[in-house]
Amino acid sequence: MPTSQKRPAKPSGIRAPKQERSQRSFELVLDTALELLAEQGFQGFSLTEVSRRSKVSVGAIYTRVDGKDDVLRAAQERFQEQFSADQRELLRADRWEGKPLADLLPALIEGFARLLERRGKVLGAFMQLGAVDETVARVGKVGYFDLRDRFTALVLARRDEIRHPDPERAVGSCFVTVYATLARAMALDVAAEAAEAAGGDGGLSALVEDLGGMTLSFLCFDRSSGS
Amino acid sequence: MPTSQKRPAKPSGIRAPKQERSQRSFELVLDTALELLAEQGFQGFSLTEVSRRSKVSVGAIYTRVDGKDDVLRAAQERFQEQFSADQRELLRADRWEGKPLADLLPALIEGFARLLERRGKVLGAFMQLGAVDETVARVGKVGYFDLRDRFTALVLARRDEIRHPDPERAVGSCFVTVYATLARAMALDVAAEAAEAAGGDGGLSALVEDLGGMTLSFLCFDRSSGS
Amino acid sequence: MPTSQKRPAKPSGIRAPKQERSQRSFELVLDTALELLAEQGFQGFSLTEVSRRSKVSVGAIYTRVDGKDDVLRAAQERFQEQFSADQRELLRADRWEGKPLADLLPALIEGFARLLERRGKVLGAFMQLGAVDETVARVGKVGYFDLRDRFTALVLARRDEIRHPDPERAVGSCFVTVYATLARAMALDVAAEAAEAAGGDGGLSALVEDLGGMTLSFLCFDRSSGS
Amino acid sequence: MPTSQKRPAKPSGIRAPKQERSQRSFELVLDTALELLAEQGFQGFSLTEVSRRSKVSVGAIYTRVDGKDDVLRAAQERFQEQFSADQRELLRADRWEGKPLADLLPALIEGFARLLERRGKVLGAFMQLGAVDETVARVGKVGYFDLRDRFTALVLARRDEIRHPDPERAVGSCFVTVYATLARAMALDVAAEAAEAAGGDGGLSALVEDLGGMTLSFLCFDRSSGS
DNA sequence: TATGAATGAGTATTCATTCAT
DNA sequence: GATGAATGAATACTCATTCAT
Repeated sequence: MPTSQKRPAKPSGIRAPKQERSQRSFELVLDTALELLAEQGFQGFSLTEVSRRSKVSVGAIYTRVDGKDDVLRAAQERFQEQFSADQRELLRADRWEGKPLADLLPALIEGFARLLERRGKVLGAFMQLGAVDETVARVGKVGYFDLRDRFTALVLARRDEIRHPDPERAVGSCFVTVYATLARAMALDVAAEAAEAAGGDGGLSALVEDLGGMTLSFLCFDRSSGS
Repeated sequence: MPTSQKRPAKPSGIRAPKQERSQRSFELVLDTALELLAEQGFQGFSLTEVSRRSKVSVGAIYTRVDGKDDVLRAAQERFQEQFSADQRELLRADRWEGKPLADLLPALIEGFARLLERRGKVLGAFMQLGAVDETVARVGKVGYFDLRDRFTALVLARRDEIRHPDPERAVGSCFVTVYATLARAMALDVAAEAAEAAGGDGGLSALVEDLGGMTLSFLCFDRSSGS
Repeated sequence: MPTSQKRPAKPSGIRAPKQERSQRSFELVLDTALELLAEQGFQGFSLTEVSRRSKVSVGAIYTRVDGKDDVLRAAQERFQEQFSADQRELLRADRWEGKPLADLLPALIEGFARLLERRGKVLGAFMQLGAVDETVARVGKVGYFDLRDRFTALVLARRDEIRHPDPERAVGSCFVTVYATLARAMALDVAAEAAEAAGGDGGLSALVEDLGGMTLSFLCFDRSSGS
Repeated sequence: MPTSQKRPAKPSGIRAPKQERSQRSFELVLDTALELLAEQGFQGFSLTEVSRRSKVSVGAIYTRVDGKDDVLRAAQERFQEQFSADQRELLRADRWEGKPLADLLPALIEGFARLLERRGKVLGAFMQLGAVDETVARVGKVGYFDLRDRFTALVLARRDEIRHPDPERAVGSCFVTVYATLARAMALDVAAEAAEAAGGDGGLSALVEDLGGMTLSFLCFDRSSGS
């Protein structure tokens, strides 16, 4: 089996901002890059195109960054920042104060769905890129773990409602499951998929609902009786 | 809002083999293509490289196929054949004769995990490609729906063990969840992920186990009492 | 000024026929080549295409001929044969027995026009090829001179009607003029040209008529009086 | 009957130069293209070769132009400009003020001969290209009609010397004839042709002279008497 | 510094020619 | 001999990167 030769990690080729205007225009570049990624994936992604859309010259881009891969990495960092902000907002502890698990979990999942709805395409692109680029993979994981930890903390705060013998692990698995399922649903076009499906899976909202049911029953199922 | 311009579907440009040797060498090309895809995703995929690795000349490739995209489609077809064979083997009804849900479900999930372990990287690549290529998307979906239907049939044969009020939908959701979670875990390198993870999620096998638990409890949870 | 590096003349790469069937199939190849040339010019001309259309394998073509250029040369030879036959038919002395110049000349020109109408496209292609290929140029000229000589002989047989002081040269110039004018008109699409022309040149038939008038007046104009 | 599929007309993909140096280097490209065309016709024409000879990189060429066909079109435009300038200079009305037809016509034909001597090869190449490329055909025709109209105007200014009953048409036919004859003579290598010719046609100068005689007699021949 | 034109290596594709069957 | 699949050099075109202005 051939070894996957990932691009080696690179010590942050993104250079300091120095000038005020410069900083702003570079952010514009990154936003354009993300936009392009969302639209076209990696086909169609080129610095020339980013330059054209952002009205920032290639030369200017190269003063901040060491090359195309670096732009992608920088774009990912920016993406993660925005994504993290969304997540922090969603997972703010005070927002869920006093809600029982049976309310919290479905609401969180619903929230994730909305988050991923907006970011799914780009997220999928970076996931794919992460398969080849060490740095992208790491950054992606950091964001992922951070999200997981916040989610876990929030849910484990209702530990008394959980009957699963190993709550930490169980909640972790719930997160993995929910995240993967929603991310996949968003990266693909679930609407279209649902339309084509002969069987009557009610599309996204049904899936969201069932994810709630699944995780809830997993965490609260009374193993002492049954089975 | 910019519309994603997928490559239009193409009526399978793959030409018949005719000669014996020819057939074999083209299969070699496709296998090489799949290998390359697993290693590099799309960034590194080029006919030149496929030609170099497979020791089949570019020209020879072009006698069977209409271009790069077609090679990808043909490779996907080959991939799906192999993948389908694996699936059919795993989901053969007689293999599970008489097993209760509590045995069947974890075993199936374990089986999926093994299947996806081998094919996850390439599967992920094609999923990404499906975002751009109509034909690839369709073929991928056909395979996916086929798998789902077999899984559903097998599980619904234990309908009496299911307490969920809408068994069809519930089983469907279980499939979506299991598949997405495992596929994601495999496309990423879960082993590596587990290693890096600060928290002690026991990695793949724990996840597989929990997926079993989750789906089982979802299907069999007695909603009449509790909640 | 850069020197035109013509392909050097090659000592007739066309190999002997040997077998009966073989001979016939090679003629088919040449006819197909001419057909293709008439349709597409040199863009679109390829041995692969000739092979496909003629149902004669490339390998078989190569047993008769040394390569693509050779096919073109051979095709030209075949073309010239056919063209010559047409010409001989048109210029048969007995056909014009007793006709005065004033009848002969327009009739010949009209005849040329019809000849070139059928062969103009291919003729033009070979003329262009002759600019690069020595052999093609020579063969083309041989046919051209042959035609000129027949024409000249026929017209000079009415020498008593010619008042030009140097009849040989004058008739020669008439031929050059008529041939060039008609060939050009046919290589281009005169019909289309006439349609677009703002001025009212009546198209081909008017031109043919005027060529008659021009040559007649040139040969018969009484230089002793006027001027 | 197979239709000749011309390349469709394209709205002049040639991009503006903007920079001074840029402009010059692109002109160099076009001149190289014309040179190459004169030498090799289309067989030998490739962007790679143009790039090599002109020392301008392929990429640089592509910043000005949309592809190979476009280079050809641009080259033709440049060619027509130069050719038109020559023509205007030759056909300047004031230059021929007061000259009678018997002086004007031979002088113009002589002038055409010199013009075509320099441009014949390339002109022929574009004529051939026009058979395949709509745009090239159109541009070529525009130049041709322009030339014809100037010639016609100049000659018709001596209308009183013309005895032909339909002077417009007659002059038009003279132009067509002269142009076609000279263009063909130049596209072929008349010098070489004359050398090889067994019969003693005195080559180009004799032809030029006779074209003068032919057109003059056609226009001035007194049809009321004779015939 | 910023610009965007220029470079040229890389990629897809075609087609003359060869050669195993 | 005949076949047509395979070869690989040639060609059009793209795009990351450099560099003169």
